[in-house]
Amino acid sequence: MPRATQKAETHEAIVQAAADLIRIHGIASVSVAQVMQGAGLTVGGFYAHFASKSHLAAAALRRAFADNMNALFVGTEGASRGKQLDQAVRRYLSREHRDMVEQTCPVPACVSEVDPADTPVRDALVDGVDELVKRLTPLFDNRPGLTARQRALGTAATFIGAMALARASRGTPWSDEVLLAARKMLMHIEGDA
Amino acid sequence: MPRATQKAETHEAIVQAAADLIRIHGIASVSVAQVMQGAGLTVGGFYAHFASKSHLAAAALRRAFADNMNALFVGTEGASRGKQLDQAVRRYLSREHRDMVEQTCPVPACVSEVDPADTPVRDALVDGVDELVKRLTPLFDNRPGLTARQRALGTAATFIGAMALARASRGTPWSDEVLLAARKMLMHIEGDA
DNA sequence: TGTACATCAGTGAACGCGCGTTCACTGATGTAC
DNA sequence: TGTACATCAGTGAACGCGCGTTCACTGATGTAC
Repeated sequence: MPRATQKAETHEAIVQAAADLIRIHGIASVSVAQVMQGAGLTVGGFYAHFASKSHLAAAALRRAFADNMNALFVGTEGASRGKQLDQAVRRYLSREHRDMVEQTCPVPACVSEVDPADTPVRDALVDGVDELVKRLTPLFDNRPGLTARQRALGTAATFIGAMALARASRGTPWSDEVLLAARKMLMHIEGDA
Repeated sequence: MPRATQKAETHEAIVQAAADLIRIHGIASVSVAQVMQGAGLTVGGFYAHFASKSHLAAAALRRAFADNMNALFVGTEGASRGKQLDQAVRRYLSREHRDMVEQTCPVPACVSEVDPADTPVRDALVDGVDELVKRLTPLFDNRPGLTARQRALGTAATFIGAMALARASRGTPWSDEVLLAARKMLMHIEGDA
């Protein structure tokens, strides 16, 4: 394998390892050394691939979003808009998604940690959530005084808040309760489109 | 002042300083030394008041919740349920609340950081959010297949998700947009009760 | 009331540790002739 | 084709730093007689 290709593959392995760790533990509590170990490498080589931990975090977030978006909408392409929305809500706000370690949405694990002054990370987060919003928007109709995009934004916010709360409260009955309530509230909103 | 009273006052000052810092920066990125400095003391004395940083975090969270709950509902006691709910939504999801440094809700700043294995902190978080839910519940009616409490839980999740996202995306237009959308979505839900 | 001693809230320096980052080095890959 | 040299991805040890926590100490407060 040519050297450049090898390096590009290593780069991808680092991003993937970081994405997998960040989804679960967030950004701050995952160390560069842990990421490199996850990629089967040693710490020293890291700075030949990224200028800083923060640069890696931005790349890892984008990767994590891409993984998750696929998992959220896969297999529902043919279905009606209502069915697609139903599926997305059910999947995002499921106990499985709360307890999953792969392909999870990275936002609940890192929203509180993202420093808006760190613009590459901030922008990766905004772009990722906005991509989710763009996928949800066509599943809603406009209503008087409430656009489809606004409904999608509100839904995404509910997704993230409920999942972050459910993760933080794991081990208490409250954790299941908030997931169920958010699901019911959103499905009630969907109601007639 | 008797010694015990003095110590109790110092204790309260530490809790308050921690609450004020945690609301803004979260738990992990606020150091014990910073908290003690905020209370006008030096680090060394800390462990005469708390067994660990984690114990302080639990106490500070409870304090922060109490402050915020008052600010959220103050001055609306006489109003109709609809008006009270409207005010709570408007206040929680306002730009002012996003940019405030005092009396803010501590949850958006720390949800992602709370480790459910650290049960004192987890329970402080759950109790605090549940207190908010309990205050919101009587402002809703039951609906077929959706209890008032479930509507309150869903609303709280939307509050927290939208605010955490708005804080993380500060400095982009997206930040205002998500607040506005969440507000509109929730008010639309309120609709007829 | 006045003196001698005990208590203990708070100080300030030190500890061990894990972190992000740096750097001299290695050894396999690629190039020149 | 074979040999000598250059490149450079990855190694492994070290760095300075801030963290949570510990501890010997201080000096004002409280108690005993």
